[in-house]
Amino acid sequence: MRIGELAVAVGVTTRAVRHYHQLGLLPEPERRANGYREYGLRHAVVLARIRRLTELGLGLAEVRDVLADEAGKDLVEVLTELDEDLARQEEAIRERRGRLRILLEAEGGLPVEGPVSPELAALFAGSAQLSDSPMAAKDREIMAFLETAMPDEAREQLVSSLGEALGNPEAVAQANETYALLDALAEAEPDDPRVAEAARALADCIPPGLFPEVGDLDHDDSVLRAFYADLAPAQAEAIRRTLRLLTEERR
Amino acid sequence: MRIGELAVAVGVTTRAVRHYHQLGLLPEPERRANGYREYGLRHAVVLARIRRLTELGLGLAEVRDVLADEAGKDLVEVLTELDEDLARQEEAIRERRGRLRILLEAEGGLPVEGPVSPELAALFAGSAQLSDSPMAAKDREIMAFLETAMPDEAREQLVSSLGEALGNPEAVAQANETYALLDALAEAEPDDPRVAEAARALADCIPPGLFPEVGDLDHDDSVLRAFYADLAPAQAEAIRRTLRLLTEERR
DNA sequence: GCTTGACCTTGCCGCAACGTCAACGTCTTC
DNA sequence: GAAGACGTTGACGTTGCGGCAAGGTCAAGC
Repeated sequence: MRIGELAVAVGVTTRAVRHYHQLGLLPEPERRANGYREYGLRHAVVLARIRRLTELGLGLAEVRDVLADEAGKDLVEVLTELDEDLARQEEAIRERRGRLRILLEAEGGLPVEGPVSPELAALFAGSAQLSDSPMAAKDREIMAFLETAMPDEAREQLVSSLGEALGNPEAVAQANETYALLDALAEAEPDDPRVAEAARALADCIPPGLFPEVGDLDHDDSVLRAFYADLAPAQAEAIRRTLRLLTEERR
Repeated sequence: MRIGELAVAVGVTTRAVRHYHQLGLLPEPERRANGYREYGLRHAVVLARIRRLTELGLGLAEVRDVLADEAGKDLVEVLTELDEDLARQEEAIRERRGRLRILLEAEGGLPVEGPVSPELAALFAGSAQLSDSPMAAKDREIMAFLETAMPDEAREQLVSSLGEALGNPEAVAQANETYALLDALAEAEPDDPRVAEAARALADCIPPGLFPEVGDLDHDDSVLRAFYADLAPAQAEAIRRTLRLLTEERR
C-alpha cells in the first residue's frame, strides 16, 4: 500500500500518518525505488490501534507508552487515569453550563454593561430599581470587580448581603439618594461641606454584614489608590471619610 | 497600579495581561517615565470582565467581539452558541467514558494485544475459547482492523454475527480446526492439495450473514494485496480460493 | 512525446492561551 | 553597593495535526 491507500483504509489523513512517523508511533516502512513509502498489513493494524486509542481520548504520548509497554498491563492504568481525567472535564463543563444557564435565564436586561458573575447577574436582574446615575454605574463596576477579586467566603457573604439589600425597597431608595449626593460632588472641592454629608449617608447605606473586613483595609493598597484616582477629588474624599467612619464604628 | 499589582488584584498572571494587550483585548495604559505600565481602575474592570468571560469558556476572539459590540445584545447569542458547543463536548465525553467503561470492565484478559473497540473487546473477553494459534492471532488482528475500516452499518452487522458465532461452541470448535488447517500451510507450496481443503473448511466457517458484501470485493484492493503479502504463499492462496468459493456460493 | 491530474516527497508556518526562559533595566532596602 | 523583587521586550514550547510551498513520479489520453 502507498500512504494514501493506507490512510483511507484506516480512516485518517496522510498528514496524520506522517505525523505518527515523526513521533515514532508508527514505524517507517520500506521505501520503493521512487521514495514512496510501501506499507504492509502490520502498519495498518498498528495505525488502526493508534486511531482507536486516540479516539478514546488518549494523547499521542500516552499512545506511545501503551504501544511500547507490550503487554496490556500498563494500559488499564492509563485508561483508568484517562477516565478520571474525563470525569473531571465533564464536571467542569457541567458547572460552566450551570453558570451559563443562570446568565441566560436572567438575560432580560442586565443593568451592567457586560456580564457579571451569574450570581450577581441574577441579583441585578431581579431588582432593576437602582438608578442609572454615573455613581451608580461606577458602583456596579466596583461590585463586579470586587466580586472577582475577593476570596470565595467573602464573596458569598457579599452576594448574600447584597441580595438582602436589593430586596428591601427602603434600602434601595436610600442607596439611590446617596448616589445623587455623591454625583453632586463631581465638580466640588474636597473641602466642600457636602462631602461630610455624603460620607455620612454612604456609611449609613452599608449594613454591618456587607463589609466586615473594612478594619483590615490597607489604605495604601494599589487598587484603592487607583480607585480614588478614578473619581473626582471631592468624591474620593467622601469615600475616604466613609471608610474612616466605618472603621471607627465597627470597632 | 503596576502590572503585578493589577494581576494579583484580578487573579491572573502578568503574562496573561500582556497577552491581552497583544491581542488588543485590554488597552495599553500610559507608561511611567521608566517604561512601566501604569494601570487605573478601568483596566482592572475590563480585565475582570475578560477573566469572567474566559472562565465561562469563551475564546479570546469571542471575548474581543463581546467587548467590542458594546451592548449585551451579541452576548446572548455568543453565550447560547457556547452552551450548545459545551453540550456537544459533554456528550462526546460521556460517550468516550461509556466506551472506556466497557473496556475496563472486560479487562479480565483481552486476547488481542492492545485494545480493540469496546464492542469487540467485550465479545472476545466473553468467549476466550478461541485457540491461540498464529492464524487465530492474525485473524483477530484482521477483525480488529476491519472493525475500524468498515462503515458503521456493516460494522454492527459484523459484530452481531460474530457474537452469535462465539456464543455457539460448535462454531468455535470448527473455527479452531480451520485455524489449524491454515497454520499447517505455513511452509507448504501454493499447489499443495491441502490448500483446497483449508479453503473449503474456511468457507464453511463463515455464515452467510457474516460477510454479505463478499461479492462486491475488489480483488485488486490495496489492503487485500497487503494482506496476502503478509501470509505464506499457500495460506494466501487458500484465502483467495475461499473468497472465490464464497462469491460463487452467494450468487 | 506531450500534457494533465492525481499521487508522493520534505519542510515549515499556524492555531489557543498562555508558560517559561533569556537578557536586561529599575527600584527598594540592608 | 549589592541583593532581591519588580519591570521591559522577545522568542520558543506546548497539542495534533491542517495547509501550503516547491517540487518528483506515475498512469492515462491526445
